[in-house]
Parts: sequence; structure tokens; C-alpha cells
Amino acid sequence: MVKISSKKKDKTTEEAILQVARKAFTQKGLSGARMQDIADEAGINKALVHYYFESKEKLFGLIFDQEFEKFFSSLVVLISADIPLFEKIERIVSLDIARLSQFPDMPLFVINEVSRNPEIMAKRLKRLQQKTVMEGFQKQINSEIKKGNIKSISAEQLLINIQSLSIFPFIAKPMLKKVMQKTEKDYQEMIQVRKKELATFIINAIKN
Amino acid sequence: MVKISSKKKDKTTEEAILQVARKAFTQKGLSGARMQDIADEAGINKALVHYYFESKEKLFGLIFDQEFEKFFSSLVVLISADIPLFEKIERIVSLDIARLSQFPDMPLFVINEVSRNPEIMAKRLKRLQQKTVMEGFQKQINSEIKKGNIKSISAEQLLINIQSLSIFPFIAKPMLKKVMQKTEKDYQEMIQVRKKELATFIINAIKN
DNA sequence: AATTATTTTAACCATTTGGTTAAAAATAAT
DNA sequence: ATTATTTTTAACCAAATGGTTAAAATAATT
Repeated sequence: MVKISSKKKDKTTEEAILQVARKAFTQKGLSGARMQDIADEAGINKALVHYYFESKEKLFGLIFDQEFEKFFSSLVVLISADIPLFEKIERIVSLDIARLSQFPDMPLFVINEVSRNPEIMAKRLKRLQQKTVMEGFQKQINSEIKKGNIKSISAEQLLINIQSLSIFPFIAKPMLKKVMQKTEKDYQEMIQVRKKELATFIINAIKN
Repeated sequence: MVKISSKKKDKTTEEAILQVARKAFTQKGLSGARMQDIADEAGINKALVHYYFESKEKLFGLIFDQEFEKFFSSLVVLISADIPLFEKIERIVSLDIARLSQFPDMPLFVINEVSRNPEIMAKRLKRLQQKTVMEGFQKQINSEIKKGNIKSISAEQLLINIQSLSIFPFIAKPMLKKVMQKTEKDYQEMIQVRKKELATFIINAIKN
């Protein structure tokens, strides 16, 4: 229970738990996931999960932090990058789709848990709340508007549009799959088509 | 327990339960909602909830059906309507935002529960699976492409784009609100701006 | 080899949870 | 007024759930 020295530290157990717990929490949510299931799937005793991570909430908190980071980290960097607007849009879309293909459960998980408990975000927001990020992006857009290159739009609305178009098809995948009667392969092909067409769609929407 | 004749049928209790249960399920999901809480908030005994609705799953199923209906019903009619494409887009966006403003918890709830249990949709899909709906829409789009009015796009992708842009800001509201440091009033104003600009954004994206 | 520290387990525990039962209260039918 | 029916409740129950404890197994240190 009390770890004094930790020279060997058999990481594999701890990591196995984290891996299984991530799957459980992202798929079933905080209230739907079961500590017993996590232990079983990790092939260990339930008490061992508590030995490494104390409580369900603590374990959940770790997973949430990591998924939340995935959601925003690389995006913020790109928004502030010093590259032409249209190229920036292309890169954001491309990054989004790649990231979402790798972690398809992530956005619904984060959105869900923030909806159920908005306070959970409070601590995790420092970087994003730098007004500089959005202000810089708005300046870039205003400059393009003044030059007559694009129609009038706010940085906020444009960013929401980009994220909506990227994220929604992943969030709603199981539903859309059923409604459109697509196989897994069909759906992924549809996503690939999107990856090509989405940036163009957005750029056409704003360019003069 | 066994209802033989039901001439009076004090509807209010049944409806009170449904109303409270809808709130509980849409906000906390199937696994997060508690039968005891539903009974408490409806001001009745827990056994009475079972008296009217048998089990948690049965009650949940009723709520799900109703919310699922809200999600798709009016949309299908509009897609098949015999009106010009651009007007159709405007009407769909307008309908979406109005519907979502009225039932803000609905889309996340439906998407969530379908994700956790895709089979739940199986029975509820008859109307949508009429290929006629999508085929008709695709014909309308092809016609506009041939006339040179719009760029090439599939009915599927266009529809996903419209729904993404409408629905995502409602699904992600608590998160976006925090990230963008907006008050409830600010956020709703942002949505109103969207209601005006969204159709134009989409039409610009596809028109030649 | 003996001791100390770390990791893992089996067996519990208290609380929560969905659900049941039998009786009481309220309402309707005769 | 009496009987039958429907609605509502209090008290339970079994299973599930997050968490704890004390001991066993394993590894590290001396």
C-alpha cells in the first residue's frame, strides 16, 4: 500500500490497468464502467486496482485528463501557427480526422463527462484560455476579410464549423452506420472521402 | 397490478413519471439514472414506478423511442419535400436549430445510447430505411450539379455536413461554453447568429 | 540465508440498486 | 352500504458495487 522505494516498479500491471480502464470508461462512461470488469479484463484482482489507483474516481480522473489532452493539445498549436488561412484549414481538418481515426471513442467520452459534470474541466483549461490564441486567429481572419479574400465570419463560428464537420461523424458513427445501412468498411471509406473533400467544402464556404 | 377496465385512468401519475424519467435518462443515461431518484422527484413511491412501467429497461425504452422520433421524424419529411435545393437547405437548418433549442438533451442522449447498444435501433428504423428518401434527394442534387448550379457532392456527405453543423454545437455545449468562457446568454446569442449564417455557409460551400 | 519491502490475492463489508410483496388507502361499481 | 377494483405505500430481498483488510506470494537488500 505504501510505496517507499520504487526501483523495480513492475510497470506492466499499472499500464495494463490503465489500458483496460480507458476502454471501459470511454465506452461505458463513469457510471457504466465497473471496477470488477476492469480487474477481470486486466487479469488481476479487484483490490489491486485500488492498490494502484485508490478509487474509481481517481482512476477515472487520470483517464479523463489524458483524453481531454488528446482533444485539444495539437489543435491549439495549429490555430496559432503562422501559415496561410486556407492551408491552416486544410491542416486542421487533416489533423482532426487522423486523430479521430486513432482515438474514435475520445470525443464522445470527453463531451459526455463534461456534460454530466462541467466542473471537471475547471482545472484542465489553462492553455486554451489564453485569449491570445483566439485573438490571433481572429486577426488572421479579419485580415483576409479586409483583403476581400473571404466573406465575413467570426473565428469562433469558423472554428466551431470545422470541429463540427470533423468530429460529428465520429461521435454519431454507430447511429449513422445503422441509418445509412453501411458496413464498417463502407463507413471508413466514407470517412476517407470526407478527409479529402472537407477542407475544400469549408474553404468554398468562406472564399469570395 | 392487473388493469382490467380502465375508465377513469388517472393519467397524471403516469405522465409525471414519464416527464421525470425523461429528464433523468436524457441527462444521466441508462446506467446513470436511478429508479429511486425518479420516484422521489415524481413525489411517489418507487414501487409505483414499477407498477406503471414494469422495469427500468421498459421505461427507458419508451423514452428512447420518443426521443429517437424527435431526432428524425420531421427531417425525413423535409428531405423528400418537392422544393428547390437551396430553400430545402435553409429549411432543414432552420428546423434543426428550432428542434434542438426545444430539446437540447435529445441528440446526445440518442447518440449515446445507440453507441452503447446499437441493437436498440433495429426496431425503430423502418421509415428511414426506405431508400426512396435518400435516392430522391440524390436525384435532386445530381440535377443541380448537371445544371452547373452546384459543385459535385453526394447526398450523404451533404446531409452529414448539415447535421454536423447543426447538432454538434448543442451536443458539445457544456464543453464549448467553458472553453470559450461564455455565459448561458452569450452561448444562446452565438446559436442565434448561427441560425442566420449556417444555411448561407452551406450554400456557399456547394454553389458555383 | 535471513530480513525487509513490494505485489497480489481471497474473503469480507457496507451501501446502493432494481425489483417484489402484501397490505392499506382511495376510488369506482353494484 | 357493500363489494370489487385500482392506486399507493412500507417493508423487504437478492444481487451488484466500490472499497477494505489481513495474509500470502514474490522480489530486493543485507
